[in-house]
Amino acid sequence: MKLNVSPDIIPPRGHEAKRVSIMDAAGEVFCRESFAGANIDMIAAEAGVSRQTIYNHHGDKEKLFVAIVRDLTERCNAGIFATISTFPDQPKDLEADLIAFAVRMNRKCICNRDGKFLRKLIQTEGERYPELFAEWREQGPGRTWPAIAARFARLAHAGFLDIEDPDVAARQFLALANAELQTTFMLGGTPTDDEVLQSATHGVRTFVRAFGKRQPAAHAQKHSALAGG
Amino acid sequence: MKLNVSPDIIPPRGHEAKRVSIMDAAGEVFCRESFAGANIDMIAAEAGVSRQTIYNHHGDKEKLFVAIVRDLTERCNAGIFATISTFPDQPKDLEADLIAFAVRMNRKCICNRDGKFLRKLIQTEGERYPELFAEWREQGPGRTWPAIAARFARLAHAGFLDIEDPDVAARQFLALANAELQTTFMLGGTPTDDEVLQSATHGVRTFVRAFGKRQPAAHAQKHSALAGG
DNA sequence: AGAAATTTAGACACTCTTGTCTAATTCGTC
DNA sequence: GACGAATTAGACAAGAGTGTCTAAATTTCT
Repeated sequence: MKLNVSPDIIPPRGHEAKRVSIMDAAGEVFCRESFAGANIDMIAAEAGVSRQTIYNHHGDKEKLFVAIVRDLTERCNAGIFATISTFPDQPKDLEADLIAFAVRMNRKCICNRDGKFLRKLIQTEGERYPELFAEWREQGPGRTWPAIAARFARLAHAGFLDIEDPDVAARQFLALANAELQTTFMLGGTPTDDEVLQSATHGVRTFVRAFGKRQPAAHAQKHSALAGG
Repeated sequence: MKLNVSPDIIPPRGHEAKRVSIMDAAGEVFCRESFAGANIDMIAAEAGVSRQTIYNHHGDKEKLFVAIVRDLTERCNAGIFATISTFPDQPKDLEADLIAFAVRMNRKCICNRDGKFLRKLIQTEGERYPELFAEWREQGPGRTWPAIAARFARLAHAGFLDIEDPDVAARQFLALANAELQTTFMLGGTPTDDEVLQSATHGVRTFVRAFGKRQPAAHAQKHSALAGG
Protein backbone atom coordinates (compact mmCIF):
# COMPACT_ATOMS: atom_id res chain seq x y z
CA MET A 1 0.00 0.00 0.00
CA LYS A 2 2.31 2.71 -1.25
CA LEU A 3 -0.36 5.39 -1.26
CA ASN A 4 -1.82 6.71 -4.46
CA VAL A 5 1.26 7.79 -6.36
CA SER A 6 1.12 8.57 -10.01
CA PRO A 7 1.57 5.47 -12.12
CA ASP A 8 4.63 6.79 -13.94
CA ILE A 9 6.57 7.62 -10.79
CA ILE A 10 8.32 4.36 -10.03
CA PRO A 11 8.92 3.98 -6.31
CA PRO A 12 12.65 4.34 -5.55
CA ARG A 13 14.51 1.11 -4.92
CA GLY A 14 17.50 0.28 -2.80
CA HIS A 15 18.54 0.92 0.72
CA GLU A 16 19.72 4.47 0.20
CA ALA A 17 16.70 5.43 -1.82
CA LYS A 18 14.48 4.34 1.05
CA ARG A 19 16.51 6.41 3.46
CA VAL A 20 16.01 9.50 1.31
CA SER A 21 12.36 8.72 0.87
CA ILE A 22 11.90 8.45 4.62
CA MET A 23 13.72 11.70 5.29
CA ASP A 24 11.60 13.49 2.72
CA ALA A 25 8.35 12.22 4.10
CA ALA A 26 9.38 12.77 7.70
CA GLY A 27 10.32 16.38 7.00
CA GLU A 28 6.97 16.94 5.40
CA VAL A 29 4.99 15.31 8.18
CA PHE A 30 6.92 16.75 11.13
CA CYS A 31 6.56 20.13 9.54
CA ARG A 32 2.87 19.81 8.92
CA GLU A 33 1.86 18.07 12.16
CA SER A 34 4.57 19.10 14.65
CA PHE A 35 6.67 16.49 16.45
CA ALA A 36 3.96 15.42 18.84
CA GLY A 37 1.26 15.43 16.19
CA ALA A 38 3.21 13.39 13.67
CA ASN A 39 3.00 9.63 13.86
CA ILE A 40 5.22 6.99 12.37
CA ASP A 41 2.45 5.40 10.35
CA MET A 42 1.79 8.68 8.56
CA ILE A 43 5.45 9.01 7.70
CA ALA A 44 5.65 5.40 6.58
CA ALA A 45 2.62 5.81 4.33
CA GLU A 46 3.92 9.06 2.85
CA ALA A 47 7.33 7.52 2.26
CA GLY A 48 5.87 4.39 0.69
CA VAL A 49 7.68 2.25 3.22
CA SER A 50 6.71 -0.03 6.07
CA ARG A 51 6.81 1.23 9.63
CA GLN A 52 9.44 -1.29 10.59
CA THR A 53 11.82 0.03 7.93
CA ILE A 54 11.75 3.43 9.58
CA TYR A 55 12.69 1.86 12.90
CA ASN A 56 15.44 -0.13 11.19
CA HIS A 57 16.92 3.00 9.69
CA HIS A 58 16.55 5.52 12.47
CA GLY A 59 15.92 3.78 15.76
CA ASP A 60 13.09 5.87 17.09
CA LYS A 61 10.94 8.91 16.45
CA GLU A 62 13.20 11.34 18.22
CA LYS A 63 16.37 10.18 16.48
CA LEU A 64 14.55 10.50 13.20
CA PHE A 65 13.52 14.04 14.06
CA VAL A 66 17.06 15.03 14.97
CA ALA A 67 18.38 13.53 11.74
CA ILE A 68 15.85 15.57 9.76
CA VAL A 69 16.86 18.84 11.37
CA ARG A 70 20.57 18.18 10.86
CA ASP A 71 19.95 17.26 7.26
CA LEU A 72 17.84 20.33 6.56
CA THR A 73 20.36 22.61 8.25
CA GLU A 74 23.12 21.20 6.09
CA ARG A 75 21.21 21.49 2.85
CA CYS A 76 19.96 24.99 3.62
CA ASN A 77 23.45 26.13 4.52
CA ALA A 78 24.81 24.77 1.27
CA GLY A 79 22.13 26.65 -0.63
CA ILE A 80 22.79 29.87 1.21
CA PHE A 81 26.53 29.74 0.64
CA ALA A 82 26.00 28.92 -3.00
CA THR A 83 23.77 31.96 -3.29
CA ILE A 84 26.16 34.17 -1.36
CA SER A 85 28.79 33.30 -3.95
CA THR A 86 26.61 35.06 -6.53
CA PHE A 87 26.67 38.33 -4.59
CA PRO A 88 27.30 41.25 -6.94
CA ASP A 89 30.79 42.38 -5.99
CA GLN A 90 31.16 44.54 -9.06
CA PRO A 91 27.61 45.62 -9.80
CA LYS A 92 26.86 47.24 -13.12
CA ASP A 93 23.51 48.44 -11.86
CA LEU A 94 23.63 48.38 -8.08
CA GLU A 95 19.91 48.38 -7.42
CA ALA A 96 19.04 45.86 -10.11
CA ASP A 97 21.86 43.53 -9.13
CA LEU A 98 20.93 43.64 -5.46
CA ILE A 99 17.30 42.99 -6.29
CA ALA A 100 18.31 39.96 -8.34
CA PHE A 101 20.46 38.75 -5.47
CA ALA A 102 17.65 39.19 -2.97
CA VAL A 103 15.26 37.32 -5.24
CA ARG A 104 17.73 34.44 -5.60
CA MET A 105 18.23 34.28 -1.86
CA ASN A 106 14.52 34.22 -1.24
CA ARG A 107 13.55 31.77 -3.89
CA LYS A 108 16.37 29.30 -3.46
CA CYS A 109 16.98 29.47 0.29
CA ILE A 110 14.04 30.92 2.15
CA CYS A 111 10.88 30.15 0.21
CA ASN A 112 11.91 26.74 -1.05
CA ARG A 113 10.90 23.47 0.53
CA ASP A 114 13.93 23.04 2.74
CA GLY A 115 13.91 26.61 3.95
CA LYS A 116 10.25 26.49 4.80
CA PHE A 117 10.57 23.18 6.64
CA LEU A 118 13.63 24.17 8.61
CA ARG A 119 12.10 27.47 9.62
CA LYS A 120 8.95 25.83 10.81
CA LEU A 121 10.70 23.08 12.75
CA ILE A 122 12.88 25.62 14.49
CA GLN A 123 9.93 27.79 15.39
CA THR A 124 7.82 24.88 16.53
CA GLU A 125 10.29 22.66 18.37
CA GLY A 126 13.19 24.99 19.07
CA GLU A 127 12.45 25.29 22.77
CA ARG A 128 12.21 21.54 23.24
CA TYR A 129 15.66 20.68 21.87
CA PRO A 130 17.98 23.40 23.12
CA GLU A 131 21.26 21.70 22.17
CA LEU A 132 20.07 20.73 18.72
CA PHE A 133 18.98 24.23 17.90
CA ALA A 134 22.01 25.79 19.49
CA GLU A 135 23.92 23.70 17.00
CA TRP A 136 21.72 25.01 14.19
CA ARG A 137 22.32 28.53 15.36
CA GLU A 138 26.07 28.11 15.22
CA GLN A 139 26.16 26.26 11.92
CA GLY A 140 23.43 28.32 10.31
CA PRO A 141 23.02 32.00 11.22
CA GLY A 142 26.35 31.97 13.00
CA ARG A 143 28.16 31.29 9.74
CA THR A 144 25.88 32.77 7.10
CA TRP A 145 25.38 36.23 8.56
CA PRO A 146 29.11 37.01 8.76
CA ALA A 147 29.53 35.76 5.19
CA ILE A 148 26.80 38.06 3.92
CA ALA A 149 28.05 40.94 6.00
CA ALA A 150 31.53 40.47 4.53
CA ARG A 151 30.12 40.90 1.04
CA PHE A 152 28.42 44.14 1.99
CA ALA A 153 31.60 45.33 3.66
CA ARG A 154 33.47 44.69 0.44
CA LEU A 155 30.83 46.49 -1.57
CA ALA A 156 31.09 49.45 0.77
CA HIS A 157 34.85 49.42 0.68
CA ALA A 158 34.73 49.45 -3.10
CA GLY A 159 32.70 52.61 -2.86
CA PHE A 160 29.32 51.37 -3.98
CA LEU A 161 27.65 51.80 -0.61
CA ASP A 162 27.97 53.99 2.43
CA ILE A 163 27.79 51.55 5.33
CA GLU A 164 29.03 51.93 8.88
CA ASP A 165 28.18 48.53 10.29
CA PRO A 166 28.10 45.73 7.71
CA ASP A 167 26.50 43.26 10.14
CA VAL A 168 23.58 45.57 10.75
CA ALA A 169 23.33 46.39 7.06
CA ALA A 170 23.25 42.72 6.14
CA ARG A 171 20.40 42.00 8.53
CA GLN A 172 18.50 45.05 7.38
CA PHE A 173 18.99 44.09 3.76
CA LEU A 174 17.27 40.76 4.17
CA ALA A 175 14.68 42.14 6.57
CA LEU A 176 13.73 44.68 3.92
CA ALA A 177 13.76 42.14 1.13
CA ASN A 178 11.32 39.99 3.11
CA ALA A 179 9.26 42.77 4.63
CA GLU A 180 6.17 42.01 2.56
CA LEU A 181 6.36 38.24 2.93
CA GLN A 182 6.11 38.00 6.69
CA THR A 183 2.40 37.32 6.99
CA THR A 184 2.64 34.60 4.38
CA PHE A 185 5.57 33.03 6.20
CA MET A 186 3.64 33.14 9.46
CA LEU A 187 0.92 30.93 8.10
CA GLY A 188 3.32 28.53 6.44
CA GLY A 189 2.50 29.65 2.94
CA THR A 190 4.83 30.01 -0.02
CA PRO A 191 4.88 33.44 -1.66
CA THR A 192 4.43 33.60 -5.41
CA ASP A 193 7.35 34.57 -7.63
CA ASP A 194 5.70 37.88 -8.14
CA GLU A 195 5.35 38.58 -4.44
CA VAL A 196 9.01 37.74 -3.93
CA LEU A 197 9.99 40.12 -6.71
CA GLN A 198 7.75 42.88 -5.40
CA SER A 199 9.07 42.63 -1.88
CA ALA A 200 12.67 42.48 -3.03
CA THR A 201 12.21 45.42 -5.35
CA HIS A 202 10.65 47.63 -2.70
CA GLY A 203 13.09 46.47 -0.05
CA VAL A 204 16.22 46.96 -2.07
CA ARG A 205 15.01 50.32 -3.29
CA THR A 206 14.71 51.46 0.29
CA PHE A 207 18.05 49.88 1.16
CA VAL A 208 19.77 51.74 -1.64
CA ARG A 209 18.08 54.99 -0.68
CA ALA A 210 19.51 54.58 2.78
CA PHE A 211 22.98 53.31 1.99
CA GLY A 212 23.63 54.20 -1.65
CA LYS A 213 26.11 56.86 -2.67
CA ARG A 214 24.19 59.81 -3.97
CA GLN A 215 24.67 59.24 -7.66
CA PRO A 216 22.22 56.72 -9.08
CA ALA A 217 20.01 57.63 -12.00
CA ALA A 218 17.30 59.61 -10.27
CA HIS A 219 19.39 61.83 -8.04
CA ALA A 220 22.30 63.10 -10.12
CA GLN A 221 24.17 65.40 -7.85
CA LYS A 222 27.75 66.10 -7.10
CA HIS A 223 29.88 63.22 -5.95
CA SER A 224 33.61 62.91 -5.78
CA ALA A 225 35.10 59.47 -6.19
CA LEU A 226 34.28 56.94 -8.85
CA ALA A 227 35.38 54.41 -6.33
CA GLY A 228 36.36 51.67 -8.71
CA GLY A 229 38.61 49.93 -6.17
CA MET B 1 3.80 27.90 38.51
CA LYS B 2 1.03 28.21 41.11
CA LEU B 3 0.84 24.52 41.78
CA ASN B 4 0.48 23.36 45.31
CA VAL B 5 2.94 25.50 47.21
CA SER B 6 2.56 29.26 47.43
CA PRO B 7 1.92 30.44 50.96
CA ASP B 8 1.25 34.07 50.11
CA ILE B 9 -0.30 33.60 46.67
CA ILE B 10 -3.83 32.53 47.41
CA PRO B 11 -5.32 30.63 44.54
CA PRO B 12 -7.84 32.79 42.69
CA ARG B 13 -11.43 32.27 43.72
CA GLY B 14 -14.64 32.51 41.85
CA HIS B 15 -15.94 31.25 38.59
CA GLU B 16 -14.50 34.00 36.45
CA ALA B 17 -11.11 33.85 38.10
CA LYS B 18 -10.89 30.17 37.22
CA ARG B 19 -11.78 30.91 33.64
CA VAL B 20 -8.93 33.41 33.39
CA SER B 21 -6.58 31.06 35.12
CA ILE B 22 -7.41 28.31 32.65
CA MET B 23 -6.94 30.59 29.67
CA ASP B 24 -3.58 31.72 30.97
CA ALA B 25 -2.30 28.25 31.58
CA ALA B 26 -3.70 26.91 28.33
CA GLY B 27 -1.98 29.63 26.33
CA GLU B 28 1.28 28.83 28.03
CA VAL B 29 1.01 25.09 27.51
CA PHE B 30 -0.32 25.14 23.94
CA CYS B 31 2.45 27.53 23.08
CA ARG B 32 5.17 25.45 24.69
CA GLU B 33 3.99 21.99 23.64
CA SER B 34 1.95 22.62 20.49
CA PHE B 35 -1.68 21.57 20.25
CA ALA B 36 -0.96 17.86 19.86
CA GLY B 37 1.74 17.85 22.51
CA ALA B 38 -0.32 19.67 25.12
CA ASN B 39 -2.54 17.63 27.37
CA ILE B 40 -5.40 18.67 29.55
CA ASP B 41 -3.78 17.45 32.76
CA MET B 42 -0.79 19.74 32.18
CA ILE B 43 -3.08 22.69 31.67
CA ALA B 44 -5.15 21.79 34.72
CA ALA B 45 -2.03 21.51 36.88
CA GLU B 46 -0.62 24.77 35.60
CA ALA B 47 -3.94 26.52 36.13
CA GLY B 48 -4.34 25.08 39.64
CA VAL B 49 -7.68 23.63 38.63
CA SER B 50 -9.10 20.17 38.23
CA ARG B 51 -9.36 18.60 34.80
CA GLN B 52 -13.12 18.43 35.04
CA THR B 53 -13.37 22.17 35.52
CA ILE B 54 -11.70 22.73 32.19
CA TYR B 55 -14.24 20.48 30.51
CA ASN B 56 -17.05 22.28 32.33
CA HIS B 57 -15.84 25.65 31.09
CA HIS B 58 -14.74 24.89 27.54
CA GLY B 59 -16.21 21.61 26.39
CA ASP B 60 -13.19 20.03 24.78
CA LYS B 61 -9.56 20.56 23.89
CA GLU B 62 -10.20 22.00 20.48
CA LYS B 63 -12.82 24.50 21.68
CA LEU B 64 -10.39 25.58 24.36
CA PHE B 65 -7.68 26.10 21.77
CA VAL B 66 -9.92 28.18 19.57
CA ALA B 67 -10.96 30.29 22.54
CA ILE B 68 -7.32 30.93 23.37
CA VAL B 69 -6.46 32.11 19.88
CA ARG B 70 -9.50 34.40 19.71
CA ASP B 71 -8.66 35.83 23.11
CA LEU B 72 -5.03 36.44 22.25
CA THR B 73 -5.93 38.03 18.93
CA GLU B 74 -8.28 40.39 20.68
CA ARG B 75 -5.83 41.39 23.39
CA CYS B 76 -2.95 41.81 20.96
CA ASN B 77 -5.07 43.94 18.70
CA ALA B 78 -6.07 46.14 21.58
CA GLY B 79 -2.42 46.59 22.51
CA ILE B 80 -1.41 47.38 18.97
CA PHE B 81 -4.14 49.97 18.51
CA ALA B 82 -3.30 51.52 21.85
CA THR B 83 0.30 51.80 20.74
CA ILE B 84 -0.61 53.13 17.33
CA SER B 85 -2.44 55.92 19.10
CA THR B 86 0.93 57.04 20.48
CA PHE B 87 2.39 57.43 17.00
CA PRO B 88 4.32 60.71 16.75
CA ASP B 89 2.17 62.79 14.44
CA GLN B 90 4.02 65.98 15.25
CA PRO B 91 7.51 64.79 16.07
CA LYS B 92 9.91 67.17 17.72
CA ASP B 93 12.83 64.92 16.91
CA LEU B 94 11.71 62.62 14.10
CA GLU B 95 14.34 59.92 14.58
CA ALA B 96 14.13 59.83 18.36
CA ASP B 97 10.34 59.82 18.35
CA LEU B 98 10.15 57.04 15.80
CA ILE B 99 12.68 55.00 17.77
CA ALA B 100 10.60 55.43 20.91
CA PHE B 101 7.50 54.38 18.99
CA ALA B 102 9.24 51.31 17.59
CA VAL B 103 10.44 50.36 21.05
CA ARG B 104 6.93 50.71 22.47
CA MET B 105 5.48 48.60 19.69
CA ASN B 106 8.05 45.90 20.20
CA ARG B 107 7.93 45.79 23.94
CA LYS B 108 4.20 46.06 24.44
CA CYS B 109 2.89 44.19 21.41
CA ILE B 110 5.47 41.91 19.90
CA CYS B 111 7.86 40.81 22.63
CA ASN B 112 5.33 40.58 25.42
CA ARG B 113 3.67 37.41 26.53
CA ASP B 114 0.56 37.69 24.39
CA GLY B 115 2.47 38.65 21.28
CA LYS B 116 4.88 35.80 21.67
CA PHE B 117 2.11 33.27 22.28
CA LEU B 118 -0.07 34.40 19.43
CA ARG B 119 2.85 34.42 17.01
CA LYS B 120 3.85 30.95 17.98
CA LEU B 121 0.36 29.51 17.82
CA ILE B 122 -0.16 30.97 14.37
CA GLN B 123 3.12 29.63 13.11
CA THR B 124 2.60 26.23 14.65
CA GLU B 125 -1.07 25.54 14.04
CA GLY B 126 -1.96 28.01 11.32
CA GLU B 127 -2.19 25.41 8.60
CA ARG B 128 -4.42 23.15 10.65
CA TYR B 129 -7.18 25.71 11.30
CA PRO B 130 -7.55 27.67 8.08
CA GLU B 131 -10.78 29.48 8.97
CA LEU B 132 -9.60 30.41 12.45
CA PHE B 133 -6.41 31.94 11.16
CA ALA B 134 -8.10 33.55 8.22
CA GLU B 135 -10.19 35.30 10.88
CA TRP B 136 -7.01 36.31 12.68
CA ARG B 137 -5.57 37.64 9.48
CA GLU B 138 -8.58 39.83 8.89
CA GLN B 139 -8.92 41.05 12.43
CA GLY B 140 -5.19 41.39 13.06
CA PRO B 141 -2.86 42.31 10.21
CA GLY B 142 -5.83 43.26 8.04
CA ARG B 143 -6.74 46.07 10.41
CA THR B 144 -3.45 47.02 12.02
CA TRP B 145 -1.33 47.48 8.93
CA PRO B 146 -3.67 50.00 7.34
CA ALA B 147 -3.83 51.87 10.62
CA ILE B 148 -0.05 52.09 10.84
CA ALA B 149 0.24 52.96 7.18
CA ALA B 150 -2.24 55.78 7.68
CA ARG B 151 -0.04 57.30 10.34
CA PHE B 152 2.98 57.23 8.07
CA ALA B 153 0.91 58.72 5.28
CA ARG B 154 -0.06 61.56 7.56
CA LEU B 155 3.54 62.07 8.60
CA ALA B 156 4.57 62.20 4.97
CA HIS B 157 1.76 64.55 4.09
CA ALA B 158 2.84 66.84 6.91
CA GLY B 159 6.23 67.03 5.29
CA PHE B 160 8.27 65.00 7.73
CA LEU B 161 8.93 62.09 5.41
CA ASP B 162 9.23 61.44 1.72
CA ILE B 163 7.12 58.35 1.15
CA GLU B 164 5.52 57.09 -2.03
CA ASP B 165 3.70 54.05 -0.74
CA PRO B 166 2.70 54.23 2.94
CA ASP B 167 1.75 50.56 3.09
CA VAL B 168 5.18 49.50 1.96
CA ALA B 169 6.84 52.04 4.24
CA ALA B 170 4.88 50.78 7.25
CA ARG B 171 5.95 47.21 6.66
CA GLN B 172 9.52 48.22 6.09
CA PHE B 173 9.49 50.32 9.23
CA LEU B 174 8.63 47.37 11.44
CA ALA B 175 10.80 44.96 9.47
CA LEU B 176 13.76 47.26 10.10
CA ALA B 177 12.90 47.79 13.74
CA ASN B 178 12.86 44.02 14.24
CA ALA B 179 15.72 43.14 11.92
CA GLU B 180 18.08 42.17 14.71
CA LEU B 181 15.51 40.24 16.74
CA GLN B 182 14.57 37.63 14.16
CA THR B 183 16.85 34.84 15.35
CA THR B 184 15.66 35.30 18.91
CA PHE B 185 12.03 35.22 17.78
CA MET B 186 12.70 32.05 15.80
CA LEU B 187 13.69 30.15 18.87
CA GLY B 188 10.86 31.52 20.97
CA GLY B 189 13.09 33.72 23.08
CA THR B 190 12.35 37.18 24.44
CA PRO B 191 14.84 39.88 23.50
CA THR B 192 16.24 42.00 26.30
CA ASP B 193 15.24 45.63 26.57
CA ASP B 194 18.67 46.55 25.32
CA GLU B 195 18.39 44.36 22.25
CA VAL B 196 15.02 45.90 21.45
CA LEU B 197 16.47 49.38 21.76
CA GLN B 198 19.49 48.54 19.65
CA SER B 199 17.46 47.02 16.87
CA ALA B 200 14.97 49.88 16.88
CA THR B 201 17.73 52.47 16.88
CA HIS B 202 19.55 50.94 13.95
CA GLY B 203 16.35 50.20 12.10
CA VAL B 204 14.83 53.64 12.47
CA ARG B 205 18.12 55.29 11.58
CA THR B 206 18.11 53.40 8.29
CA PHE B 207 14.43 54.16 7.78
CA VAL B 208 15.01 57.87 8.25
CA ARG B 209 18.03 57.79 5.96
CA ALA B 210 15.82 56.30 3.28
CA PHE B 211 12.66 58.33 3.76
CA GLY B 212 13.69 61.43 5.65
CA LYS B 213 13.66 64.83 4.04
CA ARG B 214 17.17 65.92 3.19
CA GLN B 215 17.69 68.43 5.95
CA PRO B 216 19.43 66.37 8.62
CA ALA B 217 20.19 67.31 12.20
CA ALA B 218 18.84 70.83 11.99
CA HIS B 219 15.23 69.84 12.30
CA ALA B 220 12.56 72.27 13.17
CA GLN B 221 13.82 74.61 10.54
CA LYS B 222 11.32 75.65 7.98
CA HIS B 223 8.59 73.19 7.32
CA SER B 224 6.49 75.68 5.46
CA ALA B 225 3.19 73.95 5.90
CA LEU B 226 2.01 73.47 9.42
CA ALA B 227 0.07 70.58 8.09
CA GLY B 228 -1.83 70.12 11.24
CA GLY B 229 -5.17 69.37 9.64
C1' DA C 1 19.94 -19.58 -9.49
C1' DG C 2 21.09 -19.18 -4.72
C1' DA C 3 22.64 -16.93 -0.41
C1' DA C 4 22.47 -12.89 2.38
C1' DA C 5 20.37 -8.82 3.54
C1' DT C 6 16.48 -6.04 3.60
C1' DT C 7 11.72 -5.08 3.66
C1' DT C 8 7.04 -6.13 4.71
C1' DA C 9 2.42 -6.90 7.09
C1' DG C 10 0.45 -7.87 11.01
C1' DA C 11 0.02 -8.87 15.77
C1' DC C 12 1.32 -7.47 20.18
C1' DA C 13 2.14 -5.24 24.93
C1' DC C 14 2.48 -0.99 26.80
C1' DT C 15 1.68 3.73 27.64
C1' DC C 16 -0.64 7.92 27.28
C1' DT C 17 -4.66 10.86 26.48
C1' DT C 18 -9.31 12.16 25.97
C1' DG C 19 -13.72 12.82 27.65
C1' DT C 20 -17.35 10.93 30.90
C1' DC C 21 -19.13 9.76 35.24
C1' DT C 22 -19.76 9.76 40.27
C1' DA C 23 -19.61 10.94 44.89
C1' DA C 24 -17.62 14.00 48.08
C1' DT C 25 -16.12 18.62 49.10
C1' DT C 26 -15.91 23.54 48.92
C1' DC C 27 -17.68 28.07 47.62
C1' DG C 28 -20.93 32.02 47.26
C1' DT C 29 -24.82 33.86 49.14
C1' DC C 30 -28.48 34.45 51.83
C1' DG D 1 -25.57 27.97 59.42
C1' DA D 2 -27.81 26.28 55.34
C1' DC D 3 -28.77 25.87 50.53
C1' DG D 4 -27.60 25.48 45.62
C1' DA D 5 -23.92 25.89 42.43
C1' DA D 6 -19.39 25.00 41.35
C1' DT D 7 -15.26 22.36 42.00
C1' DT D 8 -12.65 18.37 43.12
C1' DA D 9 -10.30 13.65 43.00
C1' DG D 10 -10.47 9.57 41.17
C1' DA D 11 -12.05 5.77 38.44
C1' DC D 12 -13.22 4.48 33.99
C1' DA D 13 -13.82 3.00 28.85
C1' DA D 14 -12.30 3.89 24.43
C1' DG D 15 -8.96 5.08 21.24
C1' DA D 16 -4.48 6.14 19.44
C1' DG D 17 0.51 5.77 19.12
C1' DT D 18 5.11 3.75 20.13
C1' DG D 19 8.33 0.35 19.71
C1' DT D 20 9.09 -4.88 19.45
C1' DC D 21 8.65 -9.25 17.43
C1' DT D 22 7.79 -12.78 13.97
C1' DA D 23 7.47 -15.18 9.74
C1' DA D 24 7.00 -14.47 4.99
C1' DA D 25 8.24 -11.99 0.84
C1' DT D 26 11.28 -9.32 -1.77
C1' DT D 27 15.46 -7.31 -3.26
C1' DT D 28 20.51 -7.36 -4.03
C1' DC D 29 24.69 -9.34 -5.00
C1' DT D 30 27.51 -13.08 -6.64
